[in-house]
Amino acid sequence: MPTEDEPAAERISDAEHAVMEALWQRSPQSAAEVCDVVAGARGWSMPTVKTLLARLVAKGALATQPEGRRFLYTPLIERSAYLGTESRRLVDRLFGGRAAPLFAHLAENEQLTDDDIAEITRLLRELRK
Amino acid sequence: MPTEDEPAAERISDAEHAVMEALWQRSPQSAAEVCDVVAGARGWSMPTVKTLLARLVAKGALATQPEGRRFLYTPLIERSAYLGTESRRLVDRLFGGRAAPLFAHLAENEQLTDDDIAEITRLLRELRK
DNA sequence: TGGTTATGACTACACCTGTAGTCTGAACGC
DNA sequence: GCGTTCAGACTACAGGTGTAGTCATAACCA
Repeated sequence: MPTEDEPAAERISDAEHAVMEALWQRSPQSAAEVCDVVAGARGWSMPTVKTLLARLVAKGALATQPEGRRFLYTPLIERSAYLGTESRRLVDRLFGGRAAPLFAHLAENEQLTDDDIAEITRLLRELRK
Repeated sequence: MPTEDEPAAERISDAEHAVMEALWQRSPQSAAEVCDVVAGARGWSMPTVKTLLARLVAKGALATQPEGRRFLYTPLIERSAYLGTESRRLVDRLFGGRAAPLFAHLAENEQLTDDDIAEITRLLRELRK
């Protein structure tokens, strides 16, 4: 396959992730808008959010597009890709790279409704086909 | 309930986790023994492992017991508890606290053998009972 | 046209983490 | 008894992260 130069997924930190989440929800957004969303929820000041945005841009996780006097921010990496690398990280670190033990752990320790269970069971059945 | 003063699960870092893993495998062990196990695998020097051990003791994750001139280290927190908090963290951060979406994500994106699937399905069926 | 304001850029700083070096003291061999 | 050695304690230090303050500038309003 041709060397993909996908956004280089440069480790997104916890706080940064909150910002990404806001932009995955809706994008593009200005810094002020993102601020409205996350600053309240996490008790951050505007400068903090600005810093996080700047770092995400530096990491190649966000694209900027000038709009009048300010910037609009858009995610460059997809949420699903992020979920993928993060859950993979967990599986690698904690479960020797195999998803099955994590599955087992979750099944035993997390609250699953009957609906959840039915849904997952269905998913698995499809996989086996 | 009486204020439990359980080991205070003070966030174990990545490198520290490698040390814990060695001690979960077998304990108690001396620093030198732990070193033999992890230093090779991760390319760490003896002082590095010593530091990690000291930090883990400071965090209350390891107990020490003097044995002659040196210490023997024993985990104070259980591996399963650690797996629990870590996977919970992931679920909270990435999947809004619900395990089901993580399940779905794993089912769709991770390699599961037919045996894995059968096993998980069985687990789920038991849960539903 | 000049002051005000909003915005991004730059700077700051403490704490955590990964990684390692040095010091000190106790035990062990001769 | 005395030097050697080994273990733990203390120190170090760069890079990342969380959190925020300040500055420069461009746009807008009066």
